Amino acid sequence: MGRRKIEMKKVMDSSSRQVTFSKRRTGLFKKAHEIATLCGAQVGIVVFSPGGKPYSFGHPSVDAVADRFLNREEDEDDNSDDRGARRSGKVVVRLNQQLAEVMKKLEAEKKRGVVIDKAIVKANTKWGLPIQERSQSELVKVTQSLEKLRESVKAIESEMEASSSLLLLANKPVKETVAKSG
Amino acid sequence: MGRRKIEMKKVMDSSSRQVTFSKRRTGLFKKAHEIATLCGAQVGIVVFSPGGKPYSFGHPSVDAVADRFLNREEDEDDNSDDRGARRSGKVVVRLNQQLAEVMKKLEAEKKRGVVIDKAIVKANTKWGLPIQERSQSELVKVTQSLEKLRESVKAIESEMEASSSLLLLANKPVKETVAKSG
DNA sequence: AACTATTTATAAGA
DNA sequence: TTCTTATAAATAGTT
Repeated sequence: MGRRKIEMKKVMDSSSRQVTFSKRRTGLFKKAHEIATLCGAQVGIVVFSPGGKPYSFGHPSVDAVADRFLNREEDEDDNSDDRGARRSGKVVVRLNQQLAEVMKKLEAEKKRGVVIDKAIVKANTKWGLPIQERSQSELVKVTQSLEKLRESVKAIESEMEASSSLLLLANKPVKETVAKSG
Repeated sequence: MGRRKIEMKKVMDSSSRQVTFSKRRTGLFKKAHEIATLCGAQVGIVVFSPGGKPYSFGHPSVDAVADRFLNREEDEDDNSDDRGARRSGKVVVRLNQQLAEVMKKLEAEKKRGVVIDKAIVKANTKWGLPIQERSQSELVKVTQSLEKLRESVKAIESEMEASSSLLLLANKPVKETVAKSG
């Protein structure tokens, strides 16, 4: 759309390619802002310039939109224009489930440890055996570490849920809040 | 751009809002395809219609672009047009590090378990004590579970690195591969 | 979905 | 980069 029609192929001159990129990026983001405003749509755009610099536009934010997209149900009614292999967005949830299983097993192990402890104490009391090990201490450390790990996962998970929640509100008439800097 | 100029505010009639959305989404994706083709730029777009349906455009794919964006260094030279709070994309990497720590502790615990086992065997041999527990078995289960968990994390991590790698190649003259369905 | 009158976006040029 | 302007494109309202 300009002085003359151009071929739709890569602009060879690196300098004018950069100019074209700047102009069109501005236009693309303007269009994105318009569809968001006009239709109350949520939009997330990420563009890497030919030089590798990232630019983004988001309404309400790139992450909010990305999270909603990545965490959506696989069979959800979507109309993706791309067929790139899709990594599941449920990563954190899945990790959390696996972690829960591990902790369950560790709990069982800990209980069993108590039994051993008692047996050891009993042995020590009766025969003064050379078993000074406290089987609990190290296990407790492992358990605590796992609990920390789990907390991390939980925190990330709830963070993701929070941003997803924000998005669900958008279907209600919500004030326009285009997150955009000058 | 049409029969008359329109106000830049939410279209109130739900029906025409849907029409506007469809038209403009087509236009937005076309623009995205053009900047990708013309400038060799990588673009990822996700849009949720007023009805909540997800639409996406990606070059080379939404996930590739999203991964590159989310996993970029925090202090990287970016020109984000949005200021939404940004969740770190290094989630999986961090989880993996924490998991490594846990496994290290568990390894130590396992070794100590061997010592206990020996002591128990010794005790059994000498005095025939009522300690039949094999302290290793359950620990081994826990360790194996953790190893599985770690494999999952590793797999996800390498998957993410793979898509990031793909993107880094883009700075070299790469064949146009617009991931786009009809 | 199509059709146009108009408004916008933008390729060149400065 | 930023501004100007001639044109190509996008699209609002209509059929």
